[in-house]
Amino acid sequence: MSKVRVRFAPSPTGALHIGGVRTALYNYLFARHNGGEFLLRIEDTDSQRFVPGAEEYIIESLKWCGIKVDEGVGVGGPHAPYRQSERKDIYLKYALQLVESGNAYYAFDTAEELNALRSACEAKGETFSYDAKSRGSLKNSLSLPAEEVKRRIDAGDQWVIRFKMPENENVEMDDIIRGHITINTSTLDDKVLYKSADALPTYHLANIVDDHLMEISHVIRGEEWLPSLPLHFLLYRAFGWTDSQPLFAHLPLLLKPQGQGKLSKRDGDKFGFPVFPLEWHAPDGEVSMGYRESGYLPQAFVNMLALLGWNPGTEQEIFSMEELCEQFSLEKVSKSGARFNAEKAKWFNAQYMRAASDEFLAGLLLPQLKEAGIDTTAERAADAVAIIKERATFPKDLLDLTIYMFRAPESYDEKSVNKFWKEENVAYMRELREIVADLEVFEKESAEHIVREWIEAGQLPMGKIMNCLRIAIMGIGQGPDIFSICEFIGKEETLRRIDAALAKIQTA
RNA sequence: GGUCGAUUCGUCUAACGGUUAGGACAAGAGAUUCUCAAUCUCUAAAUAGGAGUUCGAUUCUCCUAUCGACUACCA
Repeated sequence: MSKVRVRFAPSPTGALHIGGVRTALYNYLFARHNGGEFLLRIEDTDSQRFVPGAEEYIIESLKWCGIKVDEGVGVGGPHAPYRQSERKDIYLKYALQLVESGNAYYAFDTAEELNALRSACEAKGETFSYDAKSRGSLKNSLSLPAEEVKRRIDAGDQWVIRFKMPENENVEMDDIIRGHITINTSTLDDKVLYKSADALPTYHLANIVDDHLMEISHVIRGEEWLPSLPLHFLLYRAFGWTDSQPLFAHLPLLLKPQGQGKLSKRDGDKFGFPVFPLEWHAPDGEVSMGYRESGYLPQAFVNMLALLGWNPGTEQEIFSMEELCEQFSLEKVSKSGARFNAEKAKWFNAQYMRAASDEFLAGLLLPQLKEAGIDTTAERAADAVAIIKERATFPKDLLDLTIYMFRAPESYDEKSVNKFWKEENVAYMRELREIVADLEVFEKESAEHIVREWIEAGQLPMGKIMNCLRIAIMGIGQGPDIFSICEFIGKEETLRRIDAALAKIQTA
C-alpha cells in the first residue's frame, strides 16, 4: 500500500463543532496508526460564507486537542498552498479538461431562472433537477449552438461548468465503514463544478483535484458526504485517476442531544453544555462556550470524543492519545449516529482530574487561590490538592474544596450548627481542645488514634464530636477526612479555630 | 416527495450464526466512613415489528416502521 496520507478539510464558515473535531481526530489517529501523514486543508471556496477568525479557531482547536498537523495550513509542506482560495488558479484547467473530454459542459442559466424553475416544479408537486432529462431544454453548451456559446463566453456572460452525469449507469462503490454501495446515476443531477462569477470551483471539483494532487490515500469524512460519493467516483474516472483514487470512509453523524437532526454549529450551547472545543466569539457578537473554558482537560475531551462512534472491542475506557493511536481502526467505527451524554463527559473529566499529578493540579489551583486573596506556595497547594483531588470534576472545583485549608471559616453553616453544636457537645469540644493542645506530635495517624482512645474510653458520642470538630475547622458539614485537614493546617491553627468556634458559635 | 444510510438497556456501546446478550454513564439498594463525595458490592434495564434462510439468527435476506443524511452557482 502506498503511504497513508489523510486530510482534514474544514470550511471556515464558523467554529468547528465537536463532530468536526471528531472527524479530525479520527483522521489523525488513522494517520498515526499507519505511520502516515495528517494534512490540514482549508476549503474556503465559498466566499459568501467565509467567517473571519474561523481558520485560526480551527488551528487552535486542533492544537488544544493535541492533534498535530504534519502538513498544511499553518505548517506548510510540499503541496503548498493548502488554502483553496490561494489555489484558485489551478482549478479552471481541470474543469476545462472535463469539458474537452465531454464529461462537463458550460451552462448559462442564471440563479433566478433556476429558482423560478424550481418553484414552478414545486407548485406542481415535482422536483426540478438539472439532469439528463432537463439539460436539453436549458441554456448550456449541449443545447445551444457552438457560436452562441462562444459569443456568450466572449461577451463576458456569467457561466458555470456542470458535470455531465451519465444516464442510467450503476456506480459501484466501496466504503470502509459501510461496505458496498450501488447508486444509479439517473437519481443524480449535473452538479456545478466551477463558477465564472468568482472564478472559484465548488467543493466537489476542488476536493477531488486537491486530494489527487496532494496524494491523499484515504478520505475520512462525515456521513453527510455519502450522497455525493458517486459524483466523486465519477469525477475520478473522468479525470482518469481511478488507479490512484483514495479509499473512502464515511463516519456516522453526531446527533443533537435533544430533538432531532445532526448537531450543527448553530446549536451553540443551547443544550447546557458546549458543542465547541473552544469558546467561540461569532462575528455577530454571540459567544458560545467551549470545552476548554468549561474546565475540560484536553485529554479527557479527546478520550470522550474518540469513544463516540468508535471502540476497540475491549472494556477499556480510558485511553491516552498514544493508546488511541495504537488501537484505532476504521473497521471498529460504528455505523449509526451518536447522541452524546454530557454526564459521561463529566465523568471522563473527573477521571483525568484524579489521575493528574498533585503538581499539575496545584498549578490550576494557585491562580484561583490568588484570586481569592490567598498567597501560598506550590508545595502547600500540591499538598492540599492531594487530599481532595478525587472529589473534583473540574479545575474550578479545586478552590471550594481547598479554601478552608488556607483560611479559617468566617461563618458556620447554620444547618450543621443547629444539628450538632449543642451544650453537651460543646463541653466535649472543650475537652478535645485540651487533648489537642497536649499533643506532642501533630500528625494525622497518631492524633486520630489518641482522640479515638479518649472517645472510646469515655464511651462518648463519636459522630457528634467529630461533626463539631468539622464545624469548627471547616465551617461546613461535609468534606474529606477531618484529621488530614488538621494535620495540613497544623496544631496552632487547629487550636485557634477550635477556640474561635467556641467563642463565636451560640449553642443551639 | 425521491435517493441513500442506520436501528442492541434511558445514553454510548460489546458480542468474526451457537453467550445466562457483556461493559460504561445515569438510576436504585447496600457496605464503608466522623460527614459529604469517592470507592466496593448488588439490582433494574435492550436485540424496532414481521416473514424467510439455517439444526440454530442480535448477526444473513426481504418487507414494514422509525430515525438520519442528501436532494444549492454551501461545504
